[in-house]
Amino acid sequence: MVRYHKQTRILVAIDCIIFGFDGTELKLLLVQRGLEYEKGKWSLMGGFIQKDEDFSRGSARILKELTGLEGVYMEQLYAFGEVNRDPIERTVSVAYFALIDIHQYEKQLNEDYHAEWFPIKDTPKLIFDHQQMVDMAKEKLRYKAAFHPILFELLPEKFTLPQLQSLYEGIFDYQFDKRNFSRKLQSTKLLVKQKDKDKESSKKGAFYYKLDKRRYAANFHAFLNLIPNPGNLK
Amino acid sequence: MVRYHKQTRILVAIDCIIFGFDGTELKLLLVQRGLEYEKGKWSLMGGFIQKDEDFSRGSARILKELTGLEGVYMEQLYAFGEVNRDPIERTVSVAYFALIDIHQYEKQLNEDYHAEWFPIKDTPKLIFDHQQMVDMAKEKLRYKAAFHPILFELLPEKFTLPQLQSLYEGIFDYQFDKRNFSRKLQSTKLLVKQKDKDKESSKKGAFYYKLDKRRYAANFHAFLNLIPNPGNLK
DNA sequence: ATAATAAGTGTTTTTTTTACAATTAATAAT
DNA sequence: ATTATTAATTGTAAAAAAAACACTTATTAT
Repeated sequence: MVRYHKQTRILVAIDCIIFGFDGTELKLLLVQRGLEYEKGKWSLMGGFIQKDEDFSRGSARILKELTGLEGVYMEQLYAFGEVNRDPIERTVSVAYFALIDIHQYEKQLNEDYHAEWFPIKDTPKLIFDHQQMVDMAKEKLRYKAAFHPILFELLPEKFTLPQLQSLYEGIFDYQFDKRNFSRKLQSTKLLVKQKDKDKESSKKGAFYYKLDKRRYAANFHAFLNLIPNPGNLK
Repeated sequence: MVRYHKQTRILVAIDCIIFGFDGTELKLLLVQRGLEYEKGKWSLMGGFIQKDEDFSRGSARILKELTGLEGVYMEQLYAFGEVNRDPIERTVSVAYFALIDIHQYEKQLNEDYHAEWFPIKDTPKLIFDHQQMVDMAKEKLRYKAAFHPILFELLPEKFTLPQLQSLYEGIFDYQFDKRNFSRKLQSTKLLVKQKDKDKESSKKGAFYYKLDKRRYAANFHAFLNLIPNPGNLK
């Protein structure tokens, strides 16, 4: 087989940033590093890409191996290429991120795995450049959320308006007006009201909604000024 | 030196997507591939990352080597990791892109290099997955242009409002209303009117403007609905 | 002097966004 | 059974932004 000559071949890693939402708070999933050097320190879920594996397969495999999570839709965040970002050996890392419904994956994420959810505002020190990765992912989540009515595939199947608002408030660390928030979402016509209610969080109960997937697919790129004064975003 | 064991090391390439604007039309810079296999075919400017080189140095070096261009600010687009994207040998490619003022770099891009500008709407067939890269870069350019008042570092030093409008019209392939476009831009207070005019394109001449860099830096993330009905974007 | 060309500019209407508070449904306590 | 409690739900008016629309102006060439 022909190959390119005299070129440097480099380790390529994938790191997964998994945000979770439990209906109230935004959290970050972390594991304790298994490899030598910094072993035991908190870290994103990471591993090396294999010979015949592309990024999406690789990221799915790594997430599965380290947390048990399957079927999580991840999106590419950024490729990190600093020469000394991994002190053991030069490694390029392609970071992937997702936002999932914590409850939906509760069972998969069992005791066998040493993965833990941390409140996004109270995370431990991370190895290498992982904090930088998390910060960038938060920024990207905000950016997307600011202009897209729904956080993509990232929502639970069924959700209430107060939950959705909490999610946005978690992401933006800001309080929104209930009436205006609701009106803007309804105006997208992407929400289908269900007949049942979530009674967990109030006596009255809040109606569930589902995403109208047909409309959403047809309207993937619909922009919406969901938060007031987006110009105030950092 | 310690290394990670039993892991696959892979070639990492950088490919550069350079859009250019000549005051009228949006163009794409291409070169004829120098390496064997598909030699002579049109291609993005690409090369392998070297041992002690990070992405930004690497992309600058590759662009310089193949086109003579220096000092171009590029931004990371996406990492492409399909297993067989390069038929010679597995290669991961990190794509970088930029939008530059064609006239400003005219001298650097001389006959020594076999780089050519193509109208964005009339580009030749490209090797590998380079067309996919270009398409994604166009999409990202649109996304940025839709919400950011000025195309970042991507503008010529001095520009006229009609030129800027042409640029946006090129990017969006859509005609805007002069009055509304002008009013929206002026409302950002980021433009400083100059005393001289560009007399190239009309008898009356159009006043030059410069970007207020102080304000821009302070306001980097300001969002602005610069195009009508952004929801109509694909 | 006049014609030709593209730049520059204002107003009205419509739509969107914002600010703001009372009512309702369900349950728990008395 | 009544009442208290809690959080969900809903409307309106004022302000701001966006969109639609066409004439005037500066300059050069004829």
